[in-house]
Amino acid sequence: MQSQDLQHFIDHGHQVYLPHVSIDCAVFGFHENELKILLLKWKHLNGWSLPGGYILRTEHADVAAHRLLKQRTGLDQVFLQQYHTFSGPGRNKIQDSSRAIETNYHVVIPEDNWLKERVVSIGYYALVEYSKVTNPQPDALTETCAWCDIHELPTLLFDHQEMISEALKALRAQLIHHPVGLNLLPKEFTMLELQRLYETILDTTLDRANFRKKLLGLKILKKTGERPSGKAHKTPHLYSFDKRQYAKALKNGISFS
Amino acid sequence: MQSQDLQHFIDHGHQVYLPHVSIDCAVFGFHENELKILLLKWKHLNGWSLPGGYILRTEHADVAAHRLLKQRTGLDQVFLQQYHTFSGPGRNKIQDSSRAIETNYHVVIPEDNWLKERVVSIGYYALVEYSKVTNPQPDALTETCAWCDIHELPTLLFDHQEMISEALKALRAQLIHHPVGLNLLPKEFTMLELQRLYETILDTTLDRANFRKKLLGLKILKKTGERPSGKAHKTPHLYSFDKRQYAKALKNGISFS
DNA sequence: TGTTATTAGGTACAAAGTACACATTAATAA
DNA sequence: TTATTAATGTGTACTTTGTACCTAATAACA
Repeated sequence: MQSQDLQHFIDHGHQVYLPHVSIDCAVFGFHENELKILLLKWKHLNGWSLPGGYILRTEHADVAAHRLLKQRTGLDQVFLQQYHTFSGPGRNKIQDSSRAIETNYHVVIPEDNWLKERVVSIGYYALVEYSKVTNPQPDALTETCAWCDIHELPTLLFDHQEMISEALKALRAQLIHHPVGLNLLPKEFTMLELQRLYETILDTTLDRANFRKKLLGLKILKKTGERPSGKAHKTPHLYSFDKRQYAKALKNGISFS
Repeated sequence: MQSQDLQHFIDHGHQVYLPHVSIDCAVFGFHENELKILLLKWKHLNGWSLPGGYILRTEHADVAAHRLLKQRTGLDQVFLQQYHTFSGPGRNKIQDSSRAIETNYHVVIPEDNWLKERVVSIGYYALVEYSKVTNPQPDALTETCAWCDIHELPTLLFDHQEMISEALKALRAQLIHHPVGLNLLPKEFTMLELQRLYETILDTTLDRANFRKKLLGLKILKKTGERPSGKAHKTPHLYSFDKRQYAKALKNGISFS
């Protein structure tokens, strides 16, 4: 962001964006049998945060979330779910982020500026295919946008630790009624990869044979015919989601364990 | 509300309340085997709405919801759950309600007033004991506050029809992990009353014998010893929730059906 | 070519869910 | 007082689902 753009954002942003309301997104990916989350490292603040931003005055929050995600990941059609709105009066994002702006851009934000007022933040979580997000982009106030292992989170700013915990809870609850593999895995995958995804999200271990039976019983998977080579001793089958059956099953209601 | 108070609210409300954010509550009760919801009939607007209001600038949204509920129902310790935030840019509550204020109180609200701007609304649902809400109170803009049968809803203003649908969905989902009888029924109740509650919320019929077994299997009910008289042929036992066991079971996770 | 690691599939048992029958009991009627 | 009735309380047989673990098949590897 140019310095003059920033000044305009500070002075007139409240005319374009809805003040007092923001969005934060927990973007999940799955890589090497681990659940990852997309985080931003702030300039001049010692910590990381979830990607987020403001809602345009004429914009639905869902649309804003998609727009923000596109800016970070480049992706368009992302599985996105609102899960909770964080409304603590002590949310100090504003103070801290204002301070970061001032430090970075050598501007002073007036005390009565819209950026210094309290915000309520609508929390979304997103599920994306890890391999499609090769070069996540930081925003004006952050220097790095990167995947972090969910078990090795860095210091988090604001109330974003709680946001991630709640997003994980929501994801786990969702998993029961919604097979999330479609959104987190590449088009083709082995049964074991799908099982590892479930195990990672649910933070447990599952019986291989029974997992297989249950998932195939849902009738939402189909064999691709192809089999990967070079790794396992017996080459596993590759599966993909049968989108028709998947949509049909979702309507009738799916239940996993 | 006095006319001068109102003028103050219009002119200075934005200093006390957080603009652009509101709260709406779907308050559920259970009476005569029917699920009821608390609605407000507006003055000079042809329709009803959910109870709602604004958040104080220093107040958590959950606290605001409790405060607003107390004003309507008189109740203090209400089971309250945030379920969704409604953020459509076309939400016309503000325009309509401003018009209602102007019509009722013969004041004019300036175009740039905070009350005429878009709001994002945090949706809560509440579960209350019907018999404890004997005299629900309308607010300044409404003439009646009353229980309405969930199957016989009147014309609803704004996007409150959608809000109710979503609240019902959330309540149904909640019922699986959270026996809501504690919040919706009086202290003592028969097994059949509890069953009717479940049937009403889930909109289905359940086998009497199996429902009984399942609920008793949860170990969260206890017989009171007393039995009501005068109605049934064989007098049913009265049950109440064993709050200790209830809390314990909640921790370990409850699953219904 | 046999060994081994891994996947594919099967089976036997346990637990939970479902349908329905029967026993019990208090109000009601004869 | 006694039989009837309508509701509640309880049991049982059956079905479905879940769980543990075993065997067969197969591709990589020594």
